[in-house]
Amino acid sequence: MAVDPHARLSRRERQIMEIIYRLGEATVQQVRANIDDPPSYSAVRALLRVLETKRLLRHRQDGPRYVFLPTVPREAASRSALRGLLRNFFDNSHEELIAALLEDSGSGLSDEELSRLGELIRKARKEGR
Amino acid sequence: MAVDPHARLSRRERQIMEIIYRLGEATVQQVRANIDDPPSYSAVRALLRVLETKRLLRHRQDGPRYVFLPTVPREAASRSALRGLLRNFFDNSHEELIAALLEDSGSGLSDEELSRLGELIRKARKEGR
DNA sequence: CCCGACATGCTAAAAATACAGCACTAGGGT
DNA sequence: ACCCTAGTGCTGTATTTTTAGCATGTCGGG
Repeated sequence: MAVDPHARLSRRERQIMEIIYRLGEATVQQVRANIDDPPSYSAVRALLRVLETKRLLRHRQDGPRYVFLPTVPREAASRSALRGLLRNFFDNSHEELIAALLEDSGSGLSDEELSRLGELIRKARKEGR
Repeated sequence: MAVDPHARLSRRERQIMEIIYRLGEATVQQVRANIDDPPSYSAVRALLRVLETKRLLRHRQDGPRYVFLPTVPREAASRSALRGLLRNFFDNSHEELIAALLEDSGSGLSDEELSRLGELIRKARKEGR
């Protein structure tokens, strides 16, 4: 199995990747705006360049500037992050993780959302059997 | 809000913290065994010492050796990690995350587990209203 | 047409990190 | 009692990361 590419990243690199995943895509300025007590513009740019040579980011041109985006799409990356979390904190038990999420959120989930989730579970059970 | 302490960690430090959270607690040797292509024994120990001065780990003595454990209990740390994931990859939507988990697992969850989860959801709805 | 604002590429240096080696101590087995 | 194993603390150094600065290019407004 290939090693999680995220695991190899330095602190700043990781921070930047997280920002970009959060935003979907971002310009240098946007990245910089999302770091508190941010380093200089060129420092950020240097990091982005490194991430690009590592093939974690690519960029497209938008008028005069670059917009950086992940090479690995958000969904795949999230899956991978989820696996990590599961492994490190939940003994690989999906159930425990979901349970934690339901508890933690309590107020966060509307009745409506809960109802949709119930539906999902019914579906999963159906397919499973 | 205090900054996530994990965010400040170097690559190795983070790796080690993950290992220790996964195992619950660990000796130097155990940590080392969980790193592939691991650095020397003393290197690992040095990192552990740093993490201890940063108050992320503490140790207890077990016979002749130290056993390192997190100062922040696993559950609190997992919550915090979960929040991060939610924020970066799921637009803070608990629902989406749970949905992803249900899909991804498909085969992973037994009918029994699904049933327990259904129960949890019913409970959450009850409390919510 | 020229200037200013804002972008990029690159490079060198400062700062932080990661590492291995050495000196020393305690415990167990022969 | 002695040695061998397995632990710890500390320190100096190599490597990696992080950063800023400088040279350069482009676009739009006056």
